[in-house]
Amino acid sequence: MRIHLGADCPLNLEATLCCGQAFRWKKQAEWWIGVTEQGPFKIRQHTSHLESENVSASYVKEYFGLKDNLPNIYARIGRDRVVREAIQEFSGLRILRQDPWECLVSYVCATYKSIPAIKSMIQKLCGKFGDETHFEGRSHHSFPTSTALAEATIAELEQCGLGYRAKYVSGTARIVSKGAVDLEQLRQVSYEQARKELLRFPGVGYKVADCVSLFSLGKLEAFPVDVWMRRAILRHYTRHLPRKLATNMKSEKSLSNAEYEKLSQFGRSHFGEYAGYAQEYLYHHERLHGLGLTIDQH
DNA sequence: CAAGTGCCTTTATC
DNA sequence: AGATAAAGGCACT
Repeated sequence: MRIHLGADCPLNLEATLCCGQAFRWKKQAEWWIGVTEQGPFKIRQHTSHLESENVSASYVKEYFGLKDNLPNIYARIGRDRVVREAIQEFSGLRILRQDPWECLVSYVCATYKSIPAIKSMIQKLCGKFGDETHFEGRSHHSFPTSTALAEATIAELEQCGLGYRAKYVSGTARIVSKGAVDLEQLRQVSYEQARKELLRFPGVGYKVADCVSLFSLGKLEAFPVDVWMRRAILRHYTRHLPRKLATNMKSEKSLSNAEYEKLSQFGRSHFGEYAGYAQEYLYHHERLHGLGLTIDQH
């Protein structure tokens, strides 16, 4: 399957898959191999087109956010020198449209964990509770269903390295498997409404709700603030913040909900309806140039 | 190589 | 409301 990428439709597949929105992609030679709700497939990028196998073109366009008009988005978020520099560095990076259920569980697991550790947890969860499929002679696992995780014991979940997150994943799985919340339906409602619904799940606070809103529900105004974004804001945007908030951020304490909301709202008001894109570019920019310099080696 | 630090935070408890 | 502590364990230095 070939998909043409014109000059008006840039894509950086490597950047999009490699650092931190989705945790299950692996590179083998030039191919990226992944398993989504569509099953296992592989994809690679040539200069001006995508080549994929075992997946439909329409799904690829949807999953990789190819319908997002990046040139327009860049024009809208390119409000200052810092974002414009980040856009230059990671040009073609796109926000994925992941399966909301997988995204929700992944980010519940992700709280207070490093990216390599998150990948390890998710891999174990899939190996233990996902369905086995075969693709090109290799074994793969689907992401576990909500029922599979609802039926798992806390001890089994802990064995996947979830620690105290095991009970949150279990609780969240029970709510979804009961049908009490329809995650797909959240794609149809506003960002505020979706976030409010997500906050009802155990283990989901503002940060996780924003990540799920952005990386799976297509709420492009969501502006998740993690430790890296906090550092990026502190480094480049303190003059846009109230004096008191800026001072508080310099301490190493974690953000209160009120502080989180102020930073996230700053993002939305400064960058507008595509603030989530600005967030992703700034996040990667900060990881690359920040002092903490720990780049993920998958 | 051991020990220390940090991690795409949330919840419980004051 | 707002501050504070506690919560796996893994990956990296």
